[in-house]
Amino acid sequence: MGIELTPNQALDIWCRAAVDGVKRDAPDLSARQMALLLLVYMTEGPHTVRGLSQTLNISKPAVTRAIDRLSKLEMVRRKSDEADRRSVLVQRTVKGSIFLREYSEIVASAAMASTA
Amino acid sequence: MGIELTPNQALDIWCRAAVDGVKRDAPDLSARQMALLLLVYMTEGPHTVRGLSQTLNISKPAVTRAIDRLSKLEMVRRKSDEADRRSVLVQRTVKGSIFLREYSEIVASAAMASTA
DNA sequence: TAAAAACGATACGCGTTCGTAACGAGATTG
DNA sequence: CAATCTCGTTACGAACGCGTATCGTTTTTA
Repeated sequence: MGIELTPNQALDIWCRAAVDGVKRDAPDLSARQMALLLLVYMTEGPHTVRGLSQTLNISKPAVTRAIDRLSKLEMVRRKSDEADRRSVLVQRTVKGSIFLREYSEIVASAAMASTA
Repeated sequence: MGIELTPNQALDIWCRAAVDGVKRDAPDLSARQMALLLLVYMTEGPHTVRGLSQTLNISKPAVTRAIDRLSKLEMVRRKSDEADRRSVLVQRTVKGSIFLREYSEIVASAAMASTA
């Protein structure tokens, strides 16, 4: 429905979550990589390189590289599209689910602990 | 005070904010750089390289490089400590304030738009 | 079926970041 | 004073990411 959140509350929560994530030695993902990962997990597929490229407004090679990185971390997986073999479908993995789950709990905890 | 936020709501908001940020062509900061920036703006100073290094649990050169990057973007500024000239104080700037303000509004908007 | 378009990956040159180790400047200690 | 410690930076070689241009494959079009 929508959650009331002042800009300052948002920053306070974000700060706690970001610091906590770095401190825990989580992979140092760039904003692009994180956005791509979240997109794959939080929106309905199928997710193609071209689609992600358009949605994020970045070049296709940038998407390919982000997927390369996230694949090495086993947070997403490539699967060729049987219907159109030119396409590659970006799929979720167990590790990616766990990573985002942990991250979301950090944010939720940060929200609970927020004072601003 | 604390804000009630389920893990799924947190992810939903984060996804909208992250995608929006990338789409707007905001600087592609790494998790470390973002955490350092937020730390400088959201917690009381003075902020030194050593202090930030310990707080984030990363090496001092990594902090120096993050400050290099954020300095080029004019989001933070170095100032030598008059009391101990070995130390460098990391200070806020107008540009940094504006950047975080905009980002926080993206998050707040994402929270309002969230449905999960 | 031949030509054109679409898809994702790769090549390239450049800039950034990494961790470890060493460095110079400044402060502290004996 | 000189030796030592602390602070932040720099040096180094390796890894990664960027955008543009191009490639090979597959699909669509004429």
